Amino acid sequence: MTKEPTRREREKLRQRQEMMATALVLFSEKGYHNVSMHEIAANAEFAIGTLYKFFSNKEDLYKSLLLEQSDRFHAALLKAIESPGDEIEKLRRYVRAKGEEFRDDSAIISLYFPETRGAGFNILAGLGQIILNRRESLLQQLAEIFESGIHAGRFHQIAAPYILAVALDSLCNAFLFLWLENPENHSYPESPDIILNILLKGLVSP
Amino acid sequence: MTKEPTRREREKLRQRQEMMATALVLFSEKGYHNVSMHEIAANAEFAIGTLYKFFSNKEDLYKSLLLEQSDRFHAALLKAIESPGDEIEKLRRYVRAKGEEFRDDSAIISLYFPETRGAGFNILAGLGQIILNRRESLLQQLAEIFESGIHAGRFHQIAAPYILAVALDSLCNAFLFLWLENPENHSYPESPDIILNILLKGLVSP
Amino acid sequence: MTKEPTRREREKLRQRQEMMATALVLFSEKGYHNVSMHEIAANAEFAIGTLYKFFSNKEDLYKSLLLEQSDRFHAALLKAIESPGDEIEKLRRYVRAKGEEFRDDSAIISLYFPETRGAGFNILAGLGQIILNRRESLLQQLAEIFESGIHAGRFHQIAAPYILAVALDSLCNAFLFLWLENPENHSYPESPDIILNILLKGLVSP
Amino acid sequence: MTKEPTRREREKLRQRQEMMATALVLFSEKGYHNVSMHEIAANAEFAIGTLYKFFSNKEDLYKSLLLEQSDRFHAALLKAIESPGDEIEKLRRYVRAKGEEFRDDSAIISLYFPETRGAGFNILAGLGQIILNRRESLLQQLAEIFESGIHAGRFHQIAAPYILAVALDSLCNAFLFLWLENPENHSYPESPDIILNILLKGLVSP
DNA sequence: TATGAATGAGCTTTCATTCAT
DNA sequence: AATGAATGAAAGCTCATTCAT
Repeated sequence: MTKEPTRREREKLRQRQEMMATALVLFSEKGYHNVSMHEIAANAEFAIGTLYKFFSNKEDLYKSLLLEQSDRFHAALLKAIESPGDEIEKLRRYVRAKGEEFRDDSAIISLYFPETRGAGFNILAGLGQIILNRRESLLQQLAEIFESGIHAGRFHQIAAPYILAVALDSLCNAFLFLWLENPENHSYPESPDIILNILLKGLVSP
Repeated sequence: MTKEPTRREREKLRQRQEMMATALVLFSEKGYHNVSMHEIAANAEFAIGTLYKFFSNKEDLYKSLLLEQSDRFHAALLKAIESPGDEIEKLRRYVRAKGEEFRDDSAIISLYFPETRGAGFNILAGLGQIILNRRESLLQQLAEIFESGIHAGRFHQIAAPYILAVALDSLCNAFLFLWLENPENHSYPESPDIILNILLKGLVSP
Repeated sequence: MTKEPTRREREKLRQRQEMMATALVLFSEKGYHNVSMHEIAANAEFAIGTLYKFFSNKEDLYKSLLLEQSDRFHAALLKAIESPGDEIEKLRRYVRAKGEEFRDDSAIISLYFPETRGAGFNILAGLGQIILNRRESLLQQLAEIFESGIHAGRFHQIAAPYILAVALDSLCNAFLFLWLENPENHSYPESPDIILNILLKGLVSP
Repeated sequence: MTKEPTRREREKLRQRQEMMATALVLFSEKGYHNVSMHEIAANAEFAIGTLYKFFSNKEDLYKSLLLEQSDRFHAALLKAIESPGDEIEKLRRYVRAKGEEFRDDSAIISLYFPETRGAGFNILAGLGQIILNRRESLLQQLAEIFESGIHAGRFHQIAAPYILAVALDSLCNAFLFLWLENPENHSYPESPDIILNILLKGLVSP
C-alpha cells in the first residue's frame, strides 16, 4: 500500500522533473561532454548544490534521464504490440507508436540512439545493458508476431522471425530519421504503411 | 611524374599511420571526450609534442581519422555499385562490400555512425557534412539501380527508388551490427543474401 | 542610494585585493611571462580555480591590475594639478604627488612604465591606449599651466608649453628612478624643488 | 697579433650577424616571450640546430643582441662626448648622436629601454648590470662636462653636475620618444637644440 | 658540420564535486 | 534544506632544447 505523497514529496518530484527536462534539452542539443553541471543548474534555476542533492553525479543524472525516457518509450511500444488485432494490425500499431514517440520527443533520439549501438559511453555499460535488454525483449515480441503470422499462413517465411523483427525495427529507425530531417516532405499519417509495405510486398515475388 | 617517396617520407607516413591507428582504437573504445592526447601519445609510444607535429590539435586528429576511414569505406562501396552486372548483382555486391568493410575495420563503426546520424560533434559540422554528402550520393546511386530495375520490369514498384535505397542501407547496417555483436552465430558468406531477400521477396505477396 | 556592502561582498572584495596584490608583486618582480597563474594562486593562498572565478584569464588579471593602479595614480596627479595656487605651486604639487605615488607603490612602476612607452604587450593594445590617453591628458593639463604662466608673464617662453610639460614629466621620472634606486642618498622633502629648479632657473631667471 | 680571419671564420661571423639581425627585428616587434627560437631560425633561414650552435640558449641570444647593440650605442655616444670643442658643443653632439642612434636603429629601443629601467627581465640581471654600468659611466662623463662648464664660468650652478647629466639624458629620451612616435611633426636637424635649450636657458641666462 | 625530428616540462584553463554557511 | 564559493585534478597545447643522422 503506497502512501499518498505529501506536498513536500510532490514538490521534490516536480523539481527533479524540471532538472531532468533541462538536462535533456541541453544534452541533446550539445552532447554530454559539452554541457556542464553548472549550466544545467543555472538553466533549471537551481543552485549547483541542489542539483547534486538529486543526482549524485553527472553520470547519474545522465543515466536517470536515459532510463526514464527509455521507460516511456518502451512502455508505449509494448502497449502497441500487445493491443488486440491480427498480426498486421499489431505491426502497424508498433510502427505508428514508434513514429509518435520520435515525433513528440525528438530530443531523446540523440541521447538514445548512440546507446542502442556500441557508440554510447562505455562508462554507462551497466545502463546500456538495461536498454539493450529492453530492446531485445521488444524484438522478441515482434519476432513472435511474425512467427504467429507465419504459422497462421498469413506470412511467407522469407526469413527467420527474429530476422524479420530486426528488419522492421531498423526500417522504422531509418525512415523516422529521414522524416525528422525533412519534416515537411512527408505527410505523417500514411508513413507507417510505407515502411510496413516494404516488408509485406516483395520486389521480385511472382 | 611523382617522385619515389624517400625513406624519411615513408617513415613519416608510417608514424602517422601508427598514431591514427592508436587514436582510432582509443576513440572507438572510449569516445572522443574520454581519450586525452597524452593517452594517445603514450599508447602510440610517441611524445606528446610529436603527436602535435602531425596533427595540429585533437579535433584535427579526429577529423583526419574520420575522413581517411570514410574515404576507404565509400571507395569500396562505390566500386561495388559500379561494377558490371544486373541490378540484383550490383545490390548483392554492395551488401557484401559493406559487410566486408565492417568486418575488417569494426573500430571505425563507432566513430562513423554517430556522424551519419545527427549525433556527431556539432563542432565538426563541416566534416560531418562531407560524410553526409557521401552517404547521400551513395543512396542516390542505389536509388538509380532500383529505378533501373523497375524500368526494366525486373522489380515491382513497391516504393519509390530512394525509399528502397534507404531501406536497403538501413537493413545492411542493422544486420551488420547483429553479426558484429555475435560473430559466431552467423556464417558470413550467406549473409548478404539474407539481407537482400527481405527486400526482394515479400511477406504477403501472392 | 547605494546599499551598504554586505559582509559577503566585503569579503569578496578583500579576496580580490589580495589576489591583485600578490599578482602585482610577482609581475613586477619577474615580469608577466615569468609568472604562472598557479604561482599567483599559490602565493595568494587560493586554489587556482578561485583565481579564475575572479579574473577570467591571465590577461584580464593583468589588465585589472594595471587599470586599478593607473586609476589611483592619475587621480592623485590630477588632484595635485587642479588644486588652487599659482603655476609654480601647482607644478610643485604635481612633482611631489608623483614622487609620493612612486614611493608608496614602487611595485607598479615596472608594470606601468613599459606601457607608457611602446614596450608594453601589444596584446593589451586597447588597455595601453587608455593609459596613454590618460598620460596625454595629464600632459595637456601641465601644458596649460605652463601656458598660463607664460601669458601671465611669470615664465619666459623658452619652449612651447607642451614641450615644457613633456620635459617636466620626464625629469620627474628620471629623478624618481634615481631615488628609488638609492633611497638613502636623497632626503625626499627637498627633492621636488631640485627637479623643478632645473626648469625654473631657465623659465624665470631675469 | 690577431690572425687574419679565414674565409670560414668570416662566413661564420656573417651567419651570426644574420641570426642576430633577424632576432632583433622579431624581438623588438613582438617581445622576447612572443618570439620562439623556431621562428627566429625560420626567418633567418637556418636550421634550429644551427641557431643553437651559435647561441647556447634563447637568453644567450637575447643577451648577445643587447650587448652588441649597447656596444654600438655607447661607442657612438662616447665618441660624441670626447670630440673636441667647448662644453655646449659637446653636449649638442651628445644629443645629436643619441638622436641619430635612435633614428637609425629604432628597433633597439624596445629592447634597450626596459633594461635601463628596472623593467627588464630579472633573469638578465648580470647583463643588465653591464648596461647600467655603461650608462653610469656616460652619465659621469656628462657630469664632468657640466662641471667643467661651471668651473669655467660658462654655466650657472643650478644643480649638481650629476643631476644635470641625468636631467639632460632623460630629456633626450623623452623627446626622442616623442619624435619616434610622430616622425612627421618635427624636423630633425633643429631638434637637438630644442632639448638643450631647456637646460641652457637656465644654465646660461644672465 | 648542419640538420630538424623528437622530446617532455610546464603553461593556461575548465569543470565535476564538496562542504561550510 | 538549500546554497554557491572554493577546490584541484586533469585537459589541451607550446616551445626551448637535445641529439642521431
